[in-house]
This record gives sequence, C-alpha cells and structure tokens, in this order.
Amino acid sequence: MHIPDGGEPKSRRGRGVTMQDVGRMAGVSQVTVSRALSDPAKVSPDTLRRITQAIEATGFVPNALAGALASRRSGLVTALVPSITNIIYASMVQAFGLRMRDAGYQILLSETGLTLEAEEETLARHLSRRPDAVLLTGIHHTARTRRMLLASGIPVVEVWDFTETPIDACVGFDHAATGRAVGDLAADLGHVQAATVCAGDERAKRRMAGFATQFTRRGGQAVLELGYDDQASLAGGRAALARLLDEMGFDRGLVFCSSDILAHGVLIEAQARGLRVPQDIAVVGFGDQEFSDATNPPISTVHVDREAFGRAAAEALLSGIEGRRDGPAAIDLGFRILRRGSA
Amino acid sequence: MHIPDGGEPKSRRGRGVTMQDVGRMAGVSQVTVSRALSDPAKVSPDTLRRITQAIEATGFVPNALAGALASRRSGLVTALVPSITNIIYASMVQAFGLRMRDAGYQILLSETGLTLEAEEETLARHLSRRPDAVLLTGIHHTARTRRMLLASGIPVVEVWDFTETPIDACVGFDHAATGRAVGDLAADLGHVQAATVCAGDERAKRRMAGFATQFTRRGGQAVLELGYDDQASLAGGRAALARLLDEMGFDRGLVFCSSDILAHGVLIEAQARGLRVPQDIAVVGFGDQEFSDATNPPISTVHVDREAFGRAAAEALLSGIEGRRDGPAAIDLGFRILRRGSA
DNA sequence: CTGTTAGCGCTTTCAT
DNA sequence: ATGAAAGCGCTAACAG
Repeated sequence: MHIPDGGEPKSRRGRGVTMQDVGRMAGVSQVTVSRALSDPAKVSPDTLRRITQAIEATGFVPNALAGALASRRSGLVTALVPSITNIIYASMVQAFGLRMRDAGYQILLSETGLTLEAEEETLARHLSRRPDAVLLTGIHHTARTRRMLLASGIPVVEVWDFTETPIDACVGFDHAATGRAVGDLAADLGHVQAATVCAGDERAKRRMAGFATQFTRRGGQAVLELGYDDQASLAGGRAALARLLDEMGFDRGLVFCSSDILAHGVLIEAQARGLRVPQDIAVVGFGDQEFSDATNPPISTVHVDREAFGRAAAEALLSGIEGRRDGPAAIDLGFRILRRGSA
Repeated sequence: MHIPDGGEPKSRRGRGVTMQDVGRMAGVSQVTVSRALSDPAKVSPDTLRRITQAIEATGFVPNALAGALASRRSGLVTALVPSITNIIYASMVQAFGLRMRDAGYQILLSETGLTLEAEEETLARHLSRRPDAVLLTGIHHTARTRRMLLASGIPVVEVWDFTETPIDACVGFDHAATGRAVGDLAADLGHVQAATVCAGDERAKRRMAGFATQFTRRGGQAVLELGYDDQASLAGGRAALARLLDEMGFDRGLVFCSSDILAHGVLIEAQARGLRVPQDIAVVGFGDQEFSDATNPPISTVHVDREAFGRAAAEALLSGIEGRRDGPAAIDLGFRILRRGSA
C-alpha cells in the first residue's frame, strides 16, 4: 500500500511544506518533527535544534486540519450569538474568546439572528468542524439543536439567560427579576404612571413584563407598553417618548427601556421638549453601557457584568473539556440596579 | 457531559457516525454517500432516498475536517480586526461574513489588538487551519506577516485603509483626506480656532494630522491637539472639552474628534456648561454612527459605508478564490462629509 | 450510476 | 530518543 519514497520526492502539487519535508531536511523522520512540536522535551537538544532550523528555513506551518483529524481534537470552540454588532454580545464574546485563547482554543463565531431555526442550521455547520465545545446564547432551542448537541457529546454552555435545567452548563441571570427590581424602584420613588419601551428579543420582553407586573402589584397604574421590532436606537428612544407623550396620554412618570441606548433617546427627547429629568420624566435603561454614566444626567440602569459572563462560560466549558466537571452546572451571576441621575 | 457508548456493533472508540456507516445502512459504498451529499444529481433517485433515510436515522454529521484535508479546501476564511467591540469593525465584519456565508464559507474571526506583532502571531495560528482566504485590517504589517501570506498563496484583502500597492487586494479609503476635508469645512465656516481630540489608532492620528495641516494652510490658527490612549468614550469626550476650555486656552471654535462618540461627549459637555452648539463650540465626529443624527443638535461627521467595505472585501476574495481576478486590486471607496447641526 | 484505489498530513501505538 | 505502521474520515481520479 504505502509506496516508499524512492529517493526523489514526487512532484508535489500542493504547495504546503509538510513535516515530512522538515524531517528530511533535519535528517529525522516525520514523527520526530511532530514530537518536537508537541513536546520538545521528548527529543534530544541537538535534534531539536536541527528541526527548528529546518522549520525556519522552509517556513513550515503545521496543518491543523490533519492534526485535528488524527487526534480527534480540533482546538475549535463554537460561539453562537444573535448579533456581533450588539455590544452586549460582542463584549461577552470578547471576554470569552480571551479566556479560551489562553487555553489554546480558537473561536468559531457565528451570528444566529433572531430565529431558533437559524441557530439550528448554523450549529449544524459548526458541528461539522468538530468543535471541542459550544457556547449558545439563550436557553430556548429547537429539538434538533438539542439532539445534535447531545449526540455530539461535547460540553455546551448556554449564556445570557438562566435555567436550572441546562443542556449541560448555564451562565446567566433572571431577566424577569431585573424588571421586577426596576418596578420596585419605580414604586419606591413614588411614581404613579409608568411606561416600557422595548426593542429587543424575547428576553427583553420578559424584563418589561416583570416590570409591569411588579409596578402594578405595588399600586402603580397600568403600564403603557411600547414595542419595536427594529434594533434599539437613539432615534427609536426619542420617537418612543414622543409617541408616549403625544398619542398615548403619558403625562409624567417613569419610563423603563430595554436598553441604555433607548433610555438615552428618551432622555434627549425629554430635554429637547424642555421637560426635566428626572422630575417630569424619569428614565431607567438596561445594560449599563459605557456611555451611561457620562450623559447629563447620568442614566439609571441595570448592570450585568458581561465580561464575567464570558469568562464564566469559558471556565464552564474548559472544566467540561478536561473532565473536571462531573455534571451539569447552572450559574446565576445576578445583576445590580444602578441608581443615577435619570431616575 | 458524558454520553454512554450507544452500544454500536463494532467497537468504535470515536462516537462519530461516518459515511461508511451511512453507506452500509443504505446498501451502498462510502463514496456514493459522499456524492449524494456533494452532488445529489449524480446519484439515482432511489439510492439518494435510501441514503437520506440513513443519514436521518443515524444523525450523521459530515466531518468537514476530513473533507478539507482531502480536498485541500477548508471552506474557512480568516478575518483579523483590531477589536470586535468597536462598532466600526463589527459592522464591517458582519457584512463581510454575510456575503462569505452566502458563498459557502465560514469566518474564523480573531482580534489582533493594537500591535502588528499580535497580528502576526494570530495570523500564524489561523494559517495552520488552512483558510481559503484572509481579510486583514489596515495596510501595515510585519515582514513575516507578509512573507507568510505570500507563501500561502491564497487571496488576501486589506481593508479600512488604502494603498496602491496591496499584498493582494485592498478596499479602503484615504484617512488623511477625510481630515483635510474637515479642515476645509472648518475654514469655510469661518472658524479661526480649532482643536482635535483623538482616541484611536494610527489611522485616527492620520485623520487628525490631515485636519491640522489643511486648517492652518487655509489660514486657521495652530490646532490644539489632544490625544488619549484609551478607547473612545462619552466621558473621554466630555473630559477633553473640559481640558481644552479650562487648561489649554481654547475659547471658541471647531473641535474635530476621531469618532462620533467623542464628538457626542464634547456636545454634552458644551451643553452642560451652557455653551451653544454650534455657535460657541462646533463639533465634527467621524464614522456616522447610528446615534449621530438623533442627538440634539445632530452631529456633523464623516460618513464611510462600513457595510460596503465588508461586501467589497468579500467580493475581492471570492473573485480571487475563483480565479476570476487576474492581479492585485486596489479599491478606494471614499467617504462623505455629512454636515448636520453641530458644525 | 457506482465502486475501487490512493492519498490529504498529521497523531497514536508499539517497537527498538 | 527515535522510527515504522496504522489509521483519522473524507475527496479525487479512474474504472467499469
């Protein structure tokens, strides 16, 4: 089967330098080159030197595809988020990627958009690359997504939402609870009227619902609810307050927004109309974005430590990969209400 | 998560179902399964049906690692950007990824941070996965980066900056020219004093320098220049204007910022001090971010079509991969000055 | 339309 | 400390 190289190398179509080539130049076999790279201590100093020189001379770059196929470890980790242009997810993935990179893994990142079906299809493509672990956003997935994940047998972490019964591991927080906490704040501050402005996914809606429930339970009037399908934006926040004021009979009170950018828009629109914040209109955002404490007045918001989510998710996967984790893990990292000038 | 061995007939250590397995179940050889997947038209309808059933029954997921090794095409495309939490790069990569995904490629994305050495190291790791093409941010790279790229023989596109002599292809714009154009605007508006606030990379500095050169050439006073090492932020913009006003003798005039977020900070600080914008302080940003036309007043800025960069970069690589491109390509996508209320 | 044969460039295992 | 042999799971010729 294996025809020995009869002296002269056959004309190599592919242009890549192989370990074979490096070994030939260094006067050792291909395996020794492999060893020199994966565990230098296992080859003699002299051999190592010659191999290093040969690598330098040839510009050899190991083929990780072949390595992964042979070792059954790809060194790849899948990360699936709704959108990378959303700072919430971007900063989480950034922290996740840093930790995984330190552990020797590379991130295969994809956007899944809004539907679970898109997530399922993207996941299938990713699994064909045989990742060593998977990060998913959210706790709701299609049946086939779950099945594929289970069948793959690799560690999985679901982030940015919380459940006691994750596929494998979960790192998140209780979205409805954040809304209820803001509802309490609104009631504590003595507001009678309140409104919500939502331009996010299902999780954002749950936050808004938690707010409405708690605010009315605490004696507030029925909450005016405004929802948008497009991405959160300053313009959207301005338009929302305008609509609340001009068309929906909102007079004065607290506005809870699904993101700080919407809250900032509400703030700007209020000021453009000569309304005082927080006296006439109070506003609370979500996410504690970088700009939120530098506006005038600074924006009250719900803080969640996005980087911590990314790091914790990485740890959960690493412990799974290395078999240090016995069973499922569900970690609630919680949140903090940041009361600032806007409410 | 530990999935018990499903008790397969043959003691397969590896838990993946292979084409071999699928073929056996469908009563055909492994190659036929491969064909059914890559080119269904080459297989008889009846065979195809049986194969499809077998795939369904086994939950077979093709191993792209093996496929890539055998075919010498990984279906992977490398994208290297300074930071994914910077909306500038995130939106560019998003558009790039969409186009490449449509063409059947998956993106291997990494952050390179600020140094060319980090870029080099990251690139080396990426090349070991044998990507079919590479996207790089900027036109400055280490010698070894260039050497590795040239040796790999795959299409390369450098984005977000412009040169007539790219490694392979280039899609960008002239940063200094944007600064000069804003310098002209400042002069046209009759400003005598001007300042720059920069919190970005080398390209941002080139924009600021272009502004200063042109503004003084047009008769303006020497430009006050403020530079920060940290990321651009609202707070940074506010602090910058405060410093300009309180410590550097800036009185009234135009402030050109390296990003819209800084410009927004300047705007807020000016208003907090009771200064009129644009009468007392005029401000121009860069990037035309989503919020920039919804502030009060809206921010004048330099618009660059980030999505267009991403798409054009994708096209450049695709034409290279498919051999449709003969030689290097250098595309200057230009920019537009958007004059709004802030200047 | 389908099968056979020969690798892709590595890691693993077992000798030496 | 080093090497030979045997795959990893797939694609690419080439037959038939």
